[in-house]
Amino acid sequence: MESLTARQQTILSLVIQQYIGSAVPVSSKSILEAGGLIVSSATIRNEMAALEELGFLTHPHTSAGRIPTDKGYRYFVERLLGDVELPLNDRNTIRHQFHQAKLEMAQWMQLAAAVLARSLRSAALVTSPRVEQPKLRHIELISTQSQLVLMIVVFQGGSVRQQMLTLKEQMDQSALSQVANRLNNLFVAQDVSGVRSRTNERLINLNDFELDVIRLLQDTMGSDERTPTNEIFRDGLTEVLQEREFENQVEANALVRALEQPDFLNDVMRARVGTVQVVIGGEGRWRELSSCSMVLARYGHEGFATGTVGVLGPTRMHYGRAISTVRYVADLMSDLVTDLYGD
Amino acid sequence: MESLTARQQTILSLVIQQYIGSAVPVSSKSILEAGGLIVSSATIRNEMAALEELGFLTHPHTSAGRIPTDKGYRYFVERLLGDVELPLNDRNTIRHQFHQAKLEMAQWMQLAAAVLARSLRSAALVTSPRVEQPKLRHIELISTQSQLVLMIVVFQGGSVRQQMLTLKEQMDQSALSQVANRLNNLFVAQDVSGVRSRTNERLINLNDFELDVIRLLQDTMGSDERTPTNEIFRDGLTEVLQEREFENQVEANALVRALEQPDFLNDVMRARVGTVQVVIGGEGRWRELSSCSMVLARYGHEGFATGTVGVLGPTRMHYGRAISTVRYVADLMSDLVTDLYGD
DNA sequence: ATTTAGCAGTCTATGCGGTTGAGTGCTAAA
DNA sequence: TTTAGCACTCAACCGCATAGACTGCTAAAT
Repeated sequence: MESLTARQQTILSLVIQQYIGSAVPVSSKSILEAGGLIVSSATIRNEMAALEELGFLTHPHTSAGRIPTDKGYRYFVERLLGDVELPLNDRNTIRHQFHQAKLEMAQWMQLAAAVLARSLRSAALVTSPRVEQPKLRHIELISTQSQLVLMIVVFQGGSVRQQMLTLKEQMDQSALSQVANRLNNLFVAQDVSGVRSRTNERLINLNDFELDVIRLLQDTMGSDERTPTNEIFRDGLTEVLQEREFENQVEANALVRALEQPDFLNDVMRARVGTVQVVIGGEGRWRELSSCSMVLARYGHEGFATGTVGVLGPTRMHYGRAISTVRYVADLMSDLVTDLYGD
Repeated sequence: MESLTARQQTILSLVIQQYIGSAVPVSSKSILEAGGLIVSSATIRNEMAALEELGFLTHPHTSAGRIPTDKGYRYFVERLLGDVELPLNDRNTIRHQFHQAKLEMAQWMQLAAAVLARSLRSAALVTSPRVEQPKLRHIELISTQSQLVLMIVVFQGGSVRQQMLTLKEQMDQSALSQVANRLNNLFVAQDVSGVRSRTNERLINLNDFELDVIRLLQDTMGSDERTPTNEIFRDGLTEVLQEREFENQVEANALVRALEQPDFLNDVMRARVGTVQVVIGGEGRWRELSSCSMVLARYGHEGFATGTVGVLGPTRMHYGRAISTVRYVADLMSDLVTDLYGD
């Protein structure tokens, strides 16, 4: 990336800060009045023209003020922002909300989304921690109707999946419990490959129904859809829809659609645990999100169980606050994962 | 409600149908051209004036066509619509989607929401079946970190809750399993009152930690929040935001807010299983939803486990299709509840 | 008593021209 | 290199006129 003079950096910074605050194109005069520079508005105009030439600023029309481009925001975030730490005050507020009660993971995630949404007035997304190699904790078979069995699988860490399967011939609950016991003895603390190898070792001892259950168990443990769709928590759509850029119905729809189908998150997500990723203007690749930015972080433990927290707002976002808040919430969530899943 | 002449009913019907289709105030001329009536536009104008006088139609301004009032819609739904059954074609399409795979309840609900949203181009809401008197199926205690224990509670029917609790003194996993076993023996198949009475009977035999677990168990079984917030499934916000009435940002925000905080559903919901409830224009009581209608049904088994399915759209909604589709999906969901929870 | 043709009246939507004002870009001087 | 000054541009706003879509009413026809 090109290097800018100190004065250009100052001006870019001021333009971005003012634009973030007001959503109105920034004029040379308003930069002048912001203080900080002891030059005339004409000089500032010249510098702005240079910054535009370099691609950091743009113009909605000839006689309007300047607006940052995505490139401008990126330069700002990477070079001018520095390492912002969340003020102690905010840290306390957030930690306080998290320490109010012992909850279920799902509720922790909902809370994280709510905290981010309120705190940053953006849309927040939180995905549940996805365990890389889930290990079986407990399996249970429950007879419901004559021919139907509900299989409940508890993984280490407490995530739970349930599936139905159909019986070929009637079995009563005690028979099912026996099967469940047997499978528990065989497979507890195994991951999917462990289940597979142990099944093969003892193939002869297993009857048809048990094999059915094992197959379903393997599907459940191995499927990419370990995290059901609903395990994405959202909040703050209302807040973010208030923003200027979403008065335009087309933009608003793009945003809503992005939040309804957040599959793209997997494509976007590049952050490792402990880092924060900033995606500006859909990074050119997600056209619908061209006027949005995302601040994302991964939480949990790399190679073991990780999830994503993040916020989605207009490119005109308060990046400093957002980055530090998202990082802080991600750290809190990581601690929770440690608590819940062991270390 | 006042009785209308046959011709007035025809005109009201035509106005509503046209308005539902076009979102444009309906003129006497366009009613004429719709055929069905062999009178002049002047006569239709007279009748429309009468219908306005009676409160079934209104006027955005003097020289505009007519728009149905909430009262008009209500009359239409209750008196003119008749009992619409969903065409076999649609029934098959929907059933087909539901029979594609055996899924988890959460995914069934998500699917129901998706089906409703697509089929009716409205926002769909589905709440999970809430069990009236949940009975314990299985309890499990898992040691995670030194002082933290994860309690997993499985209810009959397979719904699962998990909570963390803190140990006062160290316990290893085998000790926890023993406690869990003991509690299972005591409480399996009991509801909350059963747990309470059995606890009192044997109070002397239980140690402090066991009492802590029991207390948490009772909270979990008894709390009104049996259904965590996330157990509400939504879909189709995108679709419904396309509608004319939500071009207005204020209306759109009201809608989004209603969907983000669907607590009001409990106040609104009056339907018994097997019936369909139509709420028009927020029924005067939910001001934010004044330009929305809801079509709601309860599914499951009354007095045992019930949930809600429904759609939210503009008052200008295709009520016939909506009512029959919602009813059909509710019936399918009821069957699923029967399968999952036994009869 | 109803129905209808005809017409005046009403109100929105659209388009046009003029004005205002904020803001730029350029030039020439400091 | 900076700056004062000025011409130029363009969105936003306003007022006005016009077109056209409807209604409501009246008086005649059925």
